[in-house]
Amino acid sequence: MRLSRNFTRTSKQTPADEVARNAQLLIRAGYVYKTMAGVYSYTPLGLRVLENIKQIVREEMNALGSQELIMSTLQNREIWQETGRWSDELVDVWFKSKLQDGTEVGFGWTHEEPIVELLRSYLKSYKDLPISVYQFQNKLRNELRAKSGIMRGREFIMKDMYSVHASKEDLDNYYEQVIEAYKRCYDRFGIGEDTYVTFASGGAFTKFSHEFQTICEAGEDYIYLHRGRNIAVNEEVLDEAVAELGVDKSELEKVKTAEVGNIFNFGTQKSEEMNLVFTGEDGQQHHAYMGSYGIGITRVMGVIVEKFADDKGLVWPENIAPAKVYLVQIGNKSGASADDLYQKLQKAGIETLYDDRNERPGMKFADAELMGIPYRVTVSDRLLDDEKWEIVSRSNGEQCLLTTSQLLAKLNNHVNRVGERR
RNA sequence: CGGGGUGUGGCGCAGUUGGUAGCGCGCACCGUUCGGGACGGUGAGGUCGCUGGUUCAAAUCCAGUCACCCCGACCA
Repeated sequence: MRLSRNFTRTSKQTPADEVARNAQLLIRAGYVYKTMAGVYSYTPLGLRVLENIKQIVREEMNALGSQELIMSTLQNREIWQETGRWSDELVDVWFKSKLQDGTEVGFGWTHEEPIVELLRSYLKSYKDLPISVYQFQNKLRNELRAKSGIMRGREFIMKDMYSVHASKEDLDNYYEQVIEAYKRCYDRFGIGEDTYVTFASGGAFTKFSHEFQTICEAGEDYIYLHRGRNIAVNEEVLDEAVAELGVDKSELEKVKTAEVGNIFNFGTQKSEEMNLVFTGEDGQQHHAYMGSYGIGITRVMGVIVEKFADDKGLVWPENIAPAKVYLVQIGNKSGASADDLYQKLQKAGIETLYDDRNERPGMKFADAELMGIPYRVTVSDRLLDDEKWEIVSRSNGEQCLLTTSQLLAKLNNHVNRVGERR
């Protein structure tokens, strides 16, 4: 994309109504626009990041044999009454409204009940199982207080997946596969090193649910880590988990984290509440086993900002950056060379933000850094003689001069790595 | 929801004991600049969150209301 055509703009000034670093930087760099407290819109730049995160998740969920669908935001009251969770006392984040004829509807804060309702209309036989479906959906939650920028809003994007199985063994097995798939997601996001599978509350069928917690100062959780045994426990279930796992509390290290995923093994609890049954080999009706698996897409984006940003601005890991290259053109003679390089980068499939604006170098460099694009490539008059362009890494500052073909080769390597499975 | 704070051009802010609004950034145009957010000149842009009240006169005082932020509580 040519930046001269980009309608968002960067700002030197930090928005006064944001304290969260992720929101400050994303707004300054033009990735998000604040609609109201806890509600953000994503501009083309921000959307690219979201789509990159989603694509990684999509690939990993598809590899698990899960099928993508998308459910409605408006939800039916009756379905929720089956489990008692229409109640505002039980669920305090409901947004509700009424149709013109007075019918009450809810706005989806999760889709557990609706998905069971959907699946039970199709599920008949053990031969239909297992089933796994997922979606990327905007969740609406009427939080009393929004905070932490895009990390905890009233409207956010979540990947939620649901699996249904004929037996406990099959569910347990799948559950383990999901854990591995989630780890691959976080690896590919660039936060795998600091993300831990954590025992947490919220278990229904099982004693604990599992959270994926990423070490992050801006997080809201504390977990206790046993690095040697690779065990992590959320503070909220510390005592129970320590007892269960036979760990010595004194060996645990307390770390501040942000939750980036949460998975639940429901067993047959959900299907009993909502009568999700199938005919088994024995000809009898059986309750299905269910699991549910979430990744907060927008929160992951926020966590990545918090973890990698520096005093100059955003720093995106290559896999999720809105572009691989920020191409800076400087001087009044090198325009044609920069145009040419831009064309070649595009032909090579290397996403590039081309700063073709008539601005001074300092501003272009500052914007390249603020926007956090992994590689800044500079084409300037002083480089014309040798036809070698400067490439600088945003994350570590390494720089060198390369010819066009060397540049394409180097960047292509990186591009190829993106889709690679670990 | 309890406590605290803030609303003034697009953004960040100032505005004294009430007298009819200003600065920086940004924006437009001209000129000089051009490898780290340039400089000079000219110009556009605000019913001071909203409603009501006090007053000859309200950004300023009073009441109500809305929005935003922070701390706490809450958080499948």
